[in-house]
Amino acid sequence: MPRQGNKQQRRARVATYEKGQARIEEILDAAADVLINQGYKKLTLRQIAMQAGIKVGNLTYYYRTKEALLKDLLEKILFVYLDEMDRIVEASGDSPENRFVAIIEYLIEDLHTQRTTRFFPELWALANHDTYTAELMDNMYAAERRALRKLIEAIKPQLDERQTRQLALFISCSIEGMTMFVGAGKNQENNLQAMKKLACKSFLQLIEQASP
Amino acid sequence: MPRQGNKQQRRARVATYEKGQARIEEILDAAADVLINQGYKKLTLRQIAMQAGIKVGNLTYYYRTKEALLKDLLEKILFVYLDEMDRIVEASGDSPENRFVAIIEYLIEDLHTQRTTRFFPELWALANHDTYTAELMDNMYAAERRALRKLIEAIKPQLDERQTRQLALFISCSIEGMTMFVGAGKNQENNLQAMKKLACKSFLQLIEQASP
Amino acid sequence: MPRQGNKQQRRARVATYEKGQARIEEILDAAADVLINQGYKKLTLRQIAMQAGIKVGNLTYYYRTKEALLKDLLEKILFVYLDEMDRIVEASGDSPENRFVAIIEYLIEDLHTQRTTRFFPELWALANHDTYTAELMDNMYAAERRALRKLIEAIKPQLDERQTRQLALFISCSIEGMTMFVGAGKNQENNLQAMKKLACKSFLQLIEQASP
Amino acid sequence: MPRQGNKQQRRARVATYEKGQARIEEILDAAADVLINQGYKKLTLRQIAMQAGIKVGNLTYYYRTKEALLKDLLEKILFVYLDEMDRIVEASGDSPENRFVAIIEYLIEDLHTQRTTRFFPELWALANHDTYTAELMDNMYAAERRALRKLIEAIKPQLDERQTRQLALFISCSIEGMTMFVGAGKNQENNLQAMKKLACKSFLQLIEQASP
DNA sequence: AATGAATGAGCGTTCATTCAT
DNA sequence: TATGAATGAACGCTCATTCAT
Repeated sequence: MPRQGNKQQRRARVATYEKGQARIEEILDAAADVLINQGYKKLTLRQIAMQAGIKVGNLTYYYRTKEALLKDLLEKILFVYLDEMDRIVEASGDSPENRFVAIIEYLIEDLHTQRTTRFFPELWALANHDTYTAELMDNMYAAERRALRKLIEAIKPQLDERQTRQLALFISCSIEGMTMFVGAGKNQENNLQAMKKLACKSFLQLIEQASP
Repeated sequence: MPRQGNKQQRRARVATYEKGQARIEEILDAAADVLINQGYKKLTLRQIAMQAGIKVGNLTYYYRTKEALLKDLLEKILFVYLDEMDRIVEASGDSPENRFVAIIEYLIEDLHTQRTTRFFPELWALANHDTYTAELMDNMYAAERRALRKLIEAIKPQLDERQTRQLALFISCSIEGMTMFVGAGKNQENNLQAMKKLACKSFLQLIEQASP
Repeated sequence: MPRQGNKQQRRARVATYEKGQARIEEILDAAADVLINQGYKKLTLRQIAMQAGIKVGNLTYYYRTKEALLKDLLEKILFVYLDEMDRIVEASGDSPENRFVAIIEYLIEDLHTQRTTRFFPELWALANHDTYTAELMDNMYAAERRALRKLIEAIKPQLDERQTRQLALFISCSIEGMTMFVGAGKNQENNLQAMKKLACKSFLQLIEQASP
Repeated sequence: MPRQGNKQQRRARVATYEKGQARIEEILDAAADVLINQGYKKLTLRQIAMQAGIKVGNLTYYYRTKEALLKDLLEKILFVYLDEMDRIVEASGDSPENRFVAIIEYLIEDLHTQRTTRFFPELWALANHDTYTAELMDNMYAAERRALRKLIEAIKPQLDERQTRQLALFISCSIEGMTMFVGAGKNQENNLQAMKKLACKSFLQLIEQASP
């Protein structure tokens, strides 16, 4: 997935000038808004155009098909997470344990945002039937696991790669699974902090007691 | 795995004869097929009817609205899991630890079946848009947590209710989160067994080391 | 329009036995009920069958098509009015003026019944596109005018036939026109009595002052 | 006879250009055609679109719902009559009696036009099912009665308001009632002129002999 | 006589997409 | 770039009708 700082190239077929580039960002922001606030079912060109303050005709000038728009939207959203992973793993100056706890807490806090709560279940469902979505999701989760692995390694260098990979996968699964239960508006929402504590404790225990 | 000793009365208002009852099951099976293979976006009356080998008019004879059909479909799907929970929790004659491990292993094995792998992400997405789905899912997961709580209690009776509730929630989240990674056809599928071991070890540790 | 007392033969294709004949009357009564209380739009086979307490399948046993049922319904309803006209005109033992006033008052009172208020506008509209309805309506109104003519003749024997015909037509028009204004539930409903008085006064004046 | 000095703004949300405005008028004309020639039962979006020579999709571009289209259609039709009432009542320079006779003759002549003959029975029937239609019709007839009242007042100033109101209502009823009998193509059509004479004579008599 | 089951046509409506201006 | 206009396909749903039992 090509990334150049924050200036990733969109798929939109046009927009050679600055104004067009800005419009594209407006469109994608509008689409994200609609998806988050009204759900996938209402994510129609009409709604996106209305949210962006333009007409459908103009929207289709930038994106010939809805599919193309959705791809750009998906990339834009996932890019945020990828970026965040990079930043977290590069942050230093503290003990690996503390950094590990920080990342776990960040991830769990994040899945309580409207965006993550509503977006990801849609993406998991989409990934079941759309290989492009599946690929992109895989890439993003691979990046997450890479980040986790680095920290696990720092905490317990004796473990071999297989072990760290499996630990990272297990931790990632555990956290993602919370989305449907303690995500924004979900009925176990009030247990979010308890889950954070249990997660940190459990994951650290698991790492430290792993036999090399 | 049909709920035993339960007449499985569907919501459909008609179908008093055997032929009609059979047709209703065919319709629900067809709907499940479509949902699994094509996603809820394509879960239309026309698709369901086609899959069932009948015409839309006949489908609406059994289910006057799509909503009614979806309700029956959901209940049919979730009852299977509810039923399983009941049976597992009632199984006895072994140590609580062993029963706990058995249930964890069962749940993880199950999410590797095609049906579970594909159904649940669809249902989570659906629950994002439809409150009835959300409610039914909540009920099912509540039953799962009840089952887990009973075993946790048996393993460590000193814990208070709040603690067992939170432990059950954490464990349930962890397991559900695996669906998108080690489910049938997912790209970490080969790590299923490793996840089972890690899960059992980690969860038991967490329970035993919980301070009352 | 064949009439044999009140035992007119229905168009229904079957019903050779008594039970069947009774059922047909039930069906027509049910249809009239639905038409009056729910309007033409909801006059569906489903509704009629439900009102009659039978199933649609059985309804179509008696009436192969909806059109056939509607024809019978139309005849049945119009027959009531025809019958009434006959009776009124045959009533005697009073002065022609009094009998004339009685019939005018009866007609105006009648158009304040739910049935007449709701039924006739439907029929006028139907008669615009359906010649059979148009014919039946013409027959009924011709009978009404015949009745009126006989009374006009009795009141003022000097008038020639052309004059009595025109007077009868004018009077009939005037009365029918009230339906949409002082019919049941219409917004000039409270002026019904005033219209009755004006009508009687005006019509009698017109007859008496007609120059032969 | 379009309402003069009135921009005839339709309810349609779009159509900012001339082409769109023209299309809207075409649509309404098409709808009127269908209503007149086929009745409101066949007044479907598909029929209207076909008559207008466009596709249903385009029709719904101009009118998002059938209800909105019907509202515009009704207003367009009724405005013509409302406008005519205004003009007639404002015409002056003659004796009130002559103006009264003129308006009666105009109204009766008008109901012999194809449009009036076929439209109004449909509208009365529609008003039976649809409150908005009922309201609009009421407004139009109220305007007609206002016009008649002014003339009755001018002819016989001694009458109180209640009396003029009732006279106007009675006259309006009488005229409307002729539609189904002497309207265009109806079987008493040839008595139209006789009805005109009887109506004028009868109504004037009624007004003049009313006791204050 | 009566019913359940099934069909096909049509309904109003939504939507992504195309195109001329 | 941007918009209004137009299209075609599909949606959920209603309904009259047919038919086997």
